Amino acid sequence: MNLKNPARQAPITTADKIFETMQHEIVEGEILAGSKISEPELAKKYQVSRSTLREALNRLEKCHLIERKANVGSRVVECSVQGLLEIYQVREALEGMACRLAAQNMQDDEIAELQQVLNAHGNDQQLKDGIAYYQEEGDLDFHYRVILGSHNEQLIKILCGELYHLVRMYRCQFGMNSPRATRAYDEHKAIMYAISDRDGELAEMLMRRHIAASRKNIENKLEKESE
Amino acid sequence: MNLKNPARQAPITTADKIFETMQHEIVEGEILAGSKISEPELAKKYQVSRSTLREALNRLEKCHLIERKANVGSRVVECSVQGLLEIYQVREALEGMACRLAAQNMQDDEIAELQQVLNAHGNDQQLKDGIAYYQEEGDLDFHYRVILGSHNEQLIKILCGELYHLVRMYRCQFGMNSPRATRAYDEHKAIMYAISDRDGELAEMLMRRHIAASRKNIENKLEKESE
DNA sequence: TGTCGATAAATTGTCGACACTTTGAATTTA
DNA sequence: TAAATTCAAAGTGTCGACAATTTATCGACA
Repeated sequence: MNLKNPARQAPITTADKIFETMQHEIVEGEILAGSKISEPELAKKYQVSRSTLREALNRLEKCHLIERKANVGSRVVECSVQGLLEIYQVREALEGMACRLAAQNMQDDEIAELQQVLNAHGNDQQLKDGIAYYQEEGDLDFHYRVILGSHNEQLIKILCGELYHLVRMYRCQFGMNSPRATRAYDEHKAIMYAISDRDGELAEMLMRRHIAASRKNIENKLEKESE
Repeated sequence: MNLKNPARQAPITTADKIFETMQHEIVEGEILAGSKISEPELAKKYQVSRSTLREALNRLEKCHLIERKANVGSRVVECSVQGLLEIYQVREALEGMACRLAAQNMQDDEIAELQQVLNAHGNDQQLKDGIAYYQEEGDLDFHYRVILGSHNEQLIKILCGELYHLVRMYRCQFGMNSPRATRAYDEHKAIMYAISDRDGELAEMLMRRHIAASRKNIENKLEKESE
């Protein structure tokens, strides 16, 4: 993951480390979606006290990866088609706005960097079809930079901090690594042009269509699989 | 507060109660914005252990009312004009989408209830100018019902659970109880018609303009005050 | 006088133990 | 047999104490 978030600091406390470990395991599906979380069991597994584990659970809840009920306990969230639809609708709204703001607020050098990211991605064209990983990295990196370009701290916090890993979880567990490779790349370019033209209205619309198309693509794939 | 959120349960644990108490005090400004939070001090004040207090702090952080740094501690968030702008941009995006989805997904009886809420609000017309409280209640209630009408759990969680009290905090601390009373009421009606016409596109646009207008109104007021 | 460094005080992070609630199985009762 | 009740086991919530880190205080030195 090359996405350096300037806002986020390296893990300091042991609770931070447990949080990152569990986050990874949930996203990748090593801890199964929908499964119950036993505090004593996991505390023993990671060799920490329950207090520390609970601190980690609180952060997992903050990024919507687990849900807690009083006096009952925690469960990993389920991955449903409905849930996928819902989170893409939220992304469409928020990243659309982020893109509009990016067109208003990005510095010229930030836009230059965004362009470089796309170029580097374009040069990997030959790799793209074979190795899906780079495609996903490139996609995430692009979206990430646009969000940061909004210069809206609240928006950045919600998208990069609280929703980002849930999106990754859906990508992992529904096995969609390289959706619409060349098409998505061209859409990214169109968005970049709109931003560098400072056309916020168009930038927002293009980003919304881009995310909506990505969602429909996934839904189609899931329908096929279920036939 | 008459807004019954079917999703939210009554406070069960003592941490729940401390959370609600502190939430209220932060929103109302009894605990000052930007102030440092001392865990030992507050634990003594509320007569609970630090573990319980920290549990409450975690929930306050979830709804963006405090911010924590590792090994340093917690601070209540600041209320800046920039912050106000940012949160209204987020609202514009999310509530706009919620409104579009509400036009798609609300049941007929839900729409009927929404209409009743507006009618009841209209009958309080005579109270409106004098007693700002009802206006605010009515405004919040309307927005609340539209959000619930989206039937998007993720959206509801973010808007009603995580952002709602921060919005209230800004309203309280910048002292804007009854903004644009009659104008806002008419805008609500227009939104309601768009929803009952099942015109999602228009409903979204009207809600976005409604929130943007509310933001501009506040900004104008703040500018005047600073003169 | 002002800056730097060391020590002391205060604060946060982590731990293990106990209290309370929920869950499920065994027993009783209709 | 099925439903309700009781009781035990497991799990979560809360507590006070200790460890690690940060912050404040004081003195040495340029």
